[in-house]
Amino acid sequence: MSQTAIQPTRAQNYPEWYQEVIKAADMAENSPVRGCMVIKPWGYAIWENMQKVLDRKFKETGHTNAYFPLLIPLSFMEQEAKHVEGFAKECAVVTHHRLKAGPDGKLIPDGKLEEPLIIRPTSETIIGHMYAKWVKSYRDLPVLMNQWCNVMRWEMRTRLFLRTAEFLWQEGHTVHATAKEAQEETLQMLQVYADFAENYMAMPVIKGMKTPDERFPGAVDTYSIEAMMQDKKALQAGTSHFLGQNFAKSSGIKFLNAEGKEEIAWTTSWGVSTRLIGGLIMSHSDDDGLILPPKLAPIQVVLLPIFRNEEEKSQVLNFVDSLAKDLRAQKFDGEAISVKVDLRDLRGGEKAWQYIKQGVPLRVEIGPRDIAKNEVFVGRRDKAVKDKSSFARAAFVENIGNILQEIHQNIYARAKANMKANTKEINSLSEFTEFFGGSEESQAGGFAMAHWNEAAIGHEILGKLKVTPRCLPLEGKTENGICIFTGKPSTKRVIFAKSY
RNA sequence: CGGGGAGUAGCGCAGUCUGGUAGCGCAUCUGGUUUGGGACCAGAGGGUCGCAGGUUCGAAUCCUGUCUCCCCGACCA
Repeated sequence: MSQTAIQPTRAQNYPEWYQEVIKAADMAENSPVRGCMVIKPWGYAIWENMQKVLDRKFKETGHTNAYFPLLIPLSFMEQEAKHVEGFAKECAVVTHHRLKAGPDGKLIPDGKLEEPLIIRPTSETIIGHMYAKWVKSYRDLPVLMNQWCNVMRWEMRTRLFLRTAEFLWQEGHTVHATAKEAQEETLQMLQVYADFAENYMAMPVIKGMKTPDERFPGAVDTYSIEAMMQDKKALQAGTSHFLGQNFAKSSGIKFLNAEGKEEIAWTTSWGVSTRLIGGLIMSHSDDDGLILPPKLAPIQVVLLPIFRNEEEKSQVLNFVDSLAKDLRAQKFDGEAISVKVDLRDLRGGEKAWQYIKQGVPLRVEIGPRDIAKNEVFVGRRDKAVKDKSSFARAAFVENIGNILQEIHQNIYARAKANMKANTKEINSLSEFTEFFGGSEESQAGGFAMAHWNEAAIGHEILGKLKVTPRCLPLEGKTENGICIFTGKPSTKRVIFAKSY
């Protein structure tokens, strides 16, 4: 078949292509509940791999896991004014605790709650409440906790992985004695996210500080990692917030310092979610489906035995079994190689295409011909479907880690090249408008790096073009310039983009 | 929440205008022939037509309500 496995292609209809990739890879699908997805085993296995790596990194940086309730008293949300403003519109509310049969036999809510509960959209308030009890002395600090959980935000428009009403994430919440220490924590975790994105997801990111209008509700500073998808739109892939004393004040997190004086603590919070999977899909995948970075692939190598009769079958299976064993004894990124042997009674082409669509990094076809030469026939997911090559068995086993690493570097380089090619310094408003496709016609454009002054917040051209400031890159150089929107002085360029 | 579109077998759709008791392709299962890039032939199974009311002798089809999904806006840690 000369057609691509995914229809439509990226060029034809990017959003639809995205949905089809997920469907073809059997990662997730919509559920009967509005905006809530079912994450299927292949998608969930990717999430588990992400969790494993991130969890290790959190622990290496001194954090421990805990768990706080799904439901939060409504009054808790009222404590921080900006927080209320930011989340009130998207809260699911629990008002009853019982069901009873109505006259028509249908169940109706009964037992109205004294105080309604909300389903957590994020847990600052309830964690803050507990921290206030736990923190009494400077000796109790810092508090460094994380929780893996689900949260719910009643979004208007949802898309699998990128924006769902319920999503899985981790939220780190820390308390510190000084602003400096809290700021360092905020930046440390941003760096953890950036490392994860680049070294595990093979997704290049830009670390930066959010402009005030894009800050987390209630934060003093919000930092994010921003990635460019293949359609040149930006994806906010992780955030880390310096909350100052805002939440500590509203939750009453206070401590006695070494001099016996009461001080208000400094807090941070940081999170990444299943949105990362959306980012992973849109960073690497092609018109034949998902392409997984080797370090996160649930299966790194699939062995596809080929045989025609019983005699060949036992010969091939013997070879395949011992090859699988040898491969599993090899390590990549400190872990045993994940190998699957597909013995299903299906045609070879059909099997191969399934793994292509699921993004498995390496497919190894093994038939009598290969065995005769003591070779394996290997297809790499980062290369064209038909671009396959033979390896001597021993050389393949020995080099498996290198090959996987090469795939990682290859897809990283591709994504990086895409970002580089579509990032441009912009120095005037007309140039900016043109970059983003002029007036009506929507065009992703890419990352526009332009001088910007806070006074430009809410500028009409941004709304019209559907472009938002993504961040002030931390690594961006300081230079004197003029805000292209207001003509006021600026010292740094902001990245602007259309975003998910 | 506003505008538009759609819900009929696991998936994709026809049938709805003009009411008469449900069909096609793919997938599935069985048998056979096949097998190094998405096989072919023959047969079989599978649907209270999103849900709830109403009109009618009779509703997938007409009317009302409701839920969900998609697109465009608004909104979007």
